[in-house]
Amino acid sequence: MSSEDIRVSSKAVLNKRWQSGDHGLSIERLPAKESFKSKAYAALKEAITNMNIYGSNEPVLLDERDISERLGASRTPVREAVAMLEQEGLLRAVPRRGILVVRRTKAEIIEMIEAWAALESMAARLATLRASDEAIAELRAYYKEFDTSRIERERNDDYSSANIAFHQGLIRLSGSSLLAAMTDNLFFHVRAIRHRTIFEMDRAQRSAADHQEIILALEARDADRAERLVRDHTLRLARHVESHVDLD
Amino acid sequence: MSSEDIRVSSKAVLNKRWQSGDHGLSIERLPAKESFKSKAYAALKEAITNMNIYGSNEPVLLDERDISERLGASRTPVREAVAMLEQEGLLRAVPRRGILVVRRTKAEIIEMIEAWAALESMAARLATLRASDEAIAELRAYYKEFDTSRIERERNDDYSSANIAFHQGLIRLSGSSLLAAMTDNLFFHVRAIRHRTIFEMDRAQRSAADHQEIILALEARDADRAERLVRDHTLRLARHVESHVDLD
DNA sequence: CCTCTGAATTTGGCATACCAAATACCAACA
DNA sequence: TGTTGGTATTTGGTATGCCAAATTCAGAGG
Repeated sequence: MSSEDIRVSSKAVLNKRWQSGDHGLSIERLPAKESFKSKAYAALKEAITNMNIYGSNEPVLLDERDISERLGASRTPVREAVAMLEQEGLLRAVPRRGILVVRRTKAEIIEMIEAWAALESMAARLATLRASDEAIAELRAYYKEFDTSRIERERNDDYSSANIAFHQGLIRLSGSSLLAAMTDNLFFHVRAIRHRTIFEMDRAQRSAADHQEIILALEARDADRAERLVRDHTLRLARHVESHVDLD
Repeated sequence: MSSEDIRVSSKAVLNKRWQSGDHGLSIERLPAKESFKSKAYAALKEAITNMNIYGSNEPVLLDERDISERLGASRTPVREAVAMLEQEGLLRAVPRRGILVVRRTKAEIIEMIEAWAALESMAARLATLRASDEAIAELRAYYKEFDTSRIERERNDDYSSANIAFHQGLIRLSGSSLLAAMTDNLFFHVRAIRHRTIFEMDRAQRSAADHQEIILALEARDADRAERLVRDHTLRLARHVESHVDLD
């Protein structure tokens, strides 16, 4: 089964109908009802999100046939969805045992936060170089609104997600959709722990002054400083998790 | 199809045989001959690796049935493998058209190099804090060997992969397997372009002095400096690609 | 009452079949 | 000759069936 065996199909040369077709008028392929595969993927991912994986210490197992039934689909698309989630690191299909929802070790979580620090600080750097004044102003506005009026009256959960939104907003300023995608993925894993405790820690760690300073650095277009502030903050969170979170 | 529909199977409570079993002695599940799914995955990935995706401008399409035949397996495991590679961003299955090998735009490549810069510079930082003197010495030894004796006599290709190895070695010093995995993945995509030209640029960019400086910073345990050197170097590569590589 | 054995059952992996949608082909007509 | 309409074929998505491995369980033997 060498790679030689796999070649481009004879269809590599496209059909006329697809090659041309530029009349200025661009028509999108219609809705294209999503497949069971993607529905299963979404449903599983949601289920995993809402599940408190770290609630108990028992391994969490899922059953293929069971899921197919609940979804009203056959096993095939479910298995494909599982394969994808496995690739994403959320599941692990262990033969004869079932589909295991992967539990992260504390060390892994810390690595994730460190990677997050790397990506977000780079995003901050790029943002100082690329973001428009307006975009930065928007972030400031958002931060001001949510940091002043909402803090007192809303619950921790809301603050927590608003906090995440701040991070994400900052990352989006970099203009790099890759950085955004990668951090979103990391957030997903980190968030899965203990229903948001991590991000509540983040809140505790990040003073209003921290926010302020970061935005100031952005506005001053001081790349080094913005990068350092973001990195140090997130790395502090990692250290905090290291010493105060109990897992494994 | 709400997420409510998916629950933990009744098997969540494990069998005795699996719950206990901590005798310090850990026995791994034997070889467990790999499935067709993973074989197909490996074969496809290798094929994609060796394929010069950017050689022509024609979309590269693959055919499910064709692949199954060549592999001597049915479509099912192949489709699962494809689903995984799709998740990984290497393929895109477009309905009625075939399996498309994803071509990256120049902008995407640049984003990848920037993300790489973020991760590798963080790795450098962590390495200065955590790597043992011995480990750092090893990197120096490796670098010395390959930079002096091999440069003249070996071909570019070899230098290029040795160069990648240097990066990977540095990243491994951080002790973070996540950083390693993430950068490996980025390397994979970047490497796919034009058969190594990017890394040859990297070579051109990185003078022997660069190597030297980075290792010195590691040895001096100067985190800020190590981080900056690595970051700046890789970002320079990004800028270089931006202005000198022709894609799209 | 515990242990061991092997038969019954369950489970995941794979193959195959089927269907509807989409494409390709072709022939009749302008 | 160029279009057009309709038919044949291909293809991806899904369902289903089969099988071997692994687990469970019950009953025999201690």
